Amino acid sequence: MCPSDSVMTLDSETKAVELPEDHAEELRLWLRLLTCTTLIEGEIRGRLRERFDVTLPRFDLMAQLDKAPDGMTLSDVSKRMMVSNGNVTGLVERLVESGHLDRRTSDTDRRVQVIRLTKLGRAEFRKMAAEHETWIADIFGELTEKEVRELMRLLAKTKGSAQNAVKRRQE
Amino acid sequence: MCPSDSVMTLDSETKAVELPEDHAEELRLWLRLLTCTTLIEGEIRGRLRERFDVTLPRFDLMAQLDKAPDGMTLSDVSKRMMVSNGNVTGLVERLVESGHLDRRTSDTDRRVQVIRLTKLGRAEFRKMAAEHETWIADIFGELTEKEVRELMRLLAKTKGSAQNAVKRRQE
DNA sequence: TCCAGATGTTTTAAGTCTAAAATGTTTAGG
DNA sequence: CCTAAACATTTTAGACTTAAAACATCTGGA
Repeated sequence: MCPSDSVMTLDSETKAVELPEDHAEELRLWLRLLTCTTLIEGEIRGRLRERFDVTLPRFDLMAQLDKAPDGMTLSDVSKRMMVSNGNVTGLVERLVESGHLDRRTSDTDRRVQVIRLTKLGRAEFRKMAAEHETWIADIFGELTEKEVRELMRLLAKTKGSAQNAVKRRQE
Repeated sequence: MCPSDSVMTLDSETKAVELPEDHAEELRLWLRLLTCTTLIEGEIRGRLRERFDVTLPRFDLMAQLDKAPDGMTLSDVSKRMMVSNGNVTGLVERLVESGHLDRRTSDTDRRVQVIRLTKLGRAEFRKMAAEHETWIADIFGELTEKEVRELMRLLAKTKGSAQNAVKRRQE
């Protein structure tokens, strides 16, 4: 409820010592969140490899581009995927090499590279995405509709809370 | 509610065609889960590097060992961290090199390597862990106690659902 | 005892990822 | 126009990661 109420707070006049507060619950929550994601990610990674011989990062990149018919800049992709710029460079290189992506320098800004799916890339992605969606449905299959909605709400709030924490650290 | 109700099901006598069911909600849920984890992981990684010049995988490995005073085998660590065996080998190598870990071959089974924290490793980990806990509290700070509990419950159910999906695929 | 499978670890090859420095390009202010 | 700052991308060095193969050891029957 009160984000600024940290253990490190030293603003009290009466107490300058740090109070050893208990945040074990939040820690457990974080570990559980991480476990869920790792578990699901591993399962999806394995199925993508087995079924389509494609890696998860490649699939994720193609998923971003599928939503952008006019293409995206490398920076856009980097921000959306929440990975470093240098990472995208290499990923794109390999996907251009395999014929799934088309890369060109922007007409209006020679710094900018615009990438988009080729016909082949789009066709292959669509096939993978259809199956991928059924995997996800399978993985989350034991949750009721109501639970899915509630989880969505709580994760949205978690995301907001985390984003604010990031902003606070960046002053 | 019904895990076996997949798009790929072909057991109906009257319809052999695949029904294009809508699993967009589950897909959005998965993406949100992934976003939350990536966001928080990145923040923790950055703070660990800035504050202690340590990587997240190293911290995670030390966290496992801190809970096992008598040490763990590499396999145990690998299972707990949900990473490949080969990955652990390299991580341990570097942490032994830096004096944080002690590695010895088991007396009873010469295949087995038992690792544990050194005095230095334990001392450094404890310092990091204390601060780490406050970061987590900060990041999840906008959630109420009730929301934390509810999220714990829903993620536990999600984990179970995902584990069952994994088992089903492995026959 | 012997040995076929199981188990624990390491190695290998390739890919992913990051932070930081380097490079090239644009833009604004003077 | 010039140039400093901002911006987009690539490069670099190193760490992490995986799957699969290789290696080492153990175990439980025949």
